[in-house]
Amino acid sequence: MPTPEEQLAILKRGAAQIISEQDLLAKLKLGRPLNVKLGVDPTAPDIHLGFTVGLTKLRQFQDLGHQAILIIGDFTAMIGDPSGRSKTRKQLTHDDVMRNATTFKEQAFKILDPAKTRVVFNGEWFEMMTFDQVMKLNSRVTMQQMLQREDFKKRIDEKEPVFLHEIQYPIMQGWDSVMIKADIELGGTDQLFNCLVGRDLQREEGQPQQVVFLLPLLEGLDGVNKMSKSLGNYVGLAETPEIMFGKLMSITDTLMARYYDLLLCESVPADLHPMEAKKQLAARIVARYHGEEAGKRGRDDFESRFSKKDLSTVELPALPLAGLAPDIVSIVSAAYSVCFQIAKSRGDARRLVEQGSIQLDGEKVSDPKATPAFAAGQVLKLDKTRSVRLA
RNA sequence: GGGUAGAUACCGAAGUGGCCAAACGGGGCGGACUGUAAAUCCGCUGGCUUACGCCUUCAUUGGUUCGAAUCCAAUUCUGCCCA
Repeated sequence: MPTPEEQLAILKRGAAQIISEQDLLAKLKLGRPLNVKLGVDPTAPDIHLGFTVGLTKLRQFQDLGHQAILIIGDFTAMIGDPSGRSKTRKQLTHDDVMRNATTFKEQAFKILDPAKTRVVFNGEWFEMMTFDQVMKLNSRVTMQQMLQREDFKKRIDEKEPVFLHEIQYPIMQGWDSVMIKADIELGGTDQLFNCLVGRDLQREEGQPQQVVFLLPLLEGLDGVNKMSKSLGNYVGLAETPEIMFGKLMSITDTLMARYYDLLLCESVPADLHPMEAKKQLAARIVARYHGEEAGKRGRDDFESRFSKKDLSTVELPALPLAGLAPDIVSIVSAAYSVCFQIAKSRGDARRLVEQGSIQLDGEKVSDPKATPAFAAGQVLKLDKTRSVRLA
């Protein structure tokens, strides 16, 4: 096992903020496995790479011999973390949450070592709490402390409501730390406040205070905003190897360095051409969620599609020609809706044709009036990333 | 409750009777160039149409007018000021 100093050096990589580094080192010097907490709220059934940054760090702790504790916030998810929110979250039912929790666990164990992970649901303790216990807990935090939060302050300034249940959230998250005697809590930078409440409550309970270990929020594919479903700049863990690979290849070199840091905990290999480095990154991430084989497949698919521009061997969605008008605009528009569930107006489709995006078996078709002799087996290229095979 | 300013397409924002499907910027999309990278350049960005053009759209409803995003009235919502 590496020395505490060595461990610190390994762990520090990619961290946004550690409160505090000295405390962390001191804890590492205790020479026992530390309780490392990561709380996740199963609010959505599908998760993306942004969510895996914390898990990756947790895995690192695990590999160094520490105890990973994954808290599934079945109770807290129903409230909804107000962090960084300009609006109240919609409340979920316990059933919704438990359904999501199953997927979460499944995905989490693609990164964590299941044998060395303790999974707990915070409903375990919150469900049992009586009202006077809740009041007691509440009496330890002041309104003023809660209102210091930037997101609440902003909402009050902007005359957006802040509901009382929302200010319970940090208290609950903090209480989780007490219940599991956390030595370290991992979280995104937006979790700072919540994690600090955990320290306060631990002190009140006479426990040693946890180290707060914050990770940056992963930028999305656009390289600017944080990865989020609503911005459409995400890579979903459930996406196919080909899509995942392709999405990862579209990032900039700067962003690639970030992804190496945060998703692989490594530096970009300096001796490789940036494109090769990116292909390796993509293949490894795909492999993590879909297996080694899929990583290779993603790469092969990508290379024949884009490097060799050879679509003949690539698997493509099929577009049945039967019943379609024989002009190119109709076919293109149908291809989008049938094969990709994308609504393209005829105007849009015509624009693509006129602007030279459409290719039939490698030949550009730029006349919207064209009625080529379509035949089954031909490849119709729609845009940079989408093609279909006629059937 | 009183006053006042406003509500325009994905977002920001011009337009204040016809030349408005609506400037400009951002975003998005396509092309060229590439490493499906970045940067750069060009083009597109309500619907239908080969096109002339037609249709729907500037908060909602009704009105004035040959003609309304633009004028009037009512309604809804929002900002600011006063109480």
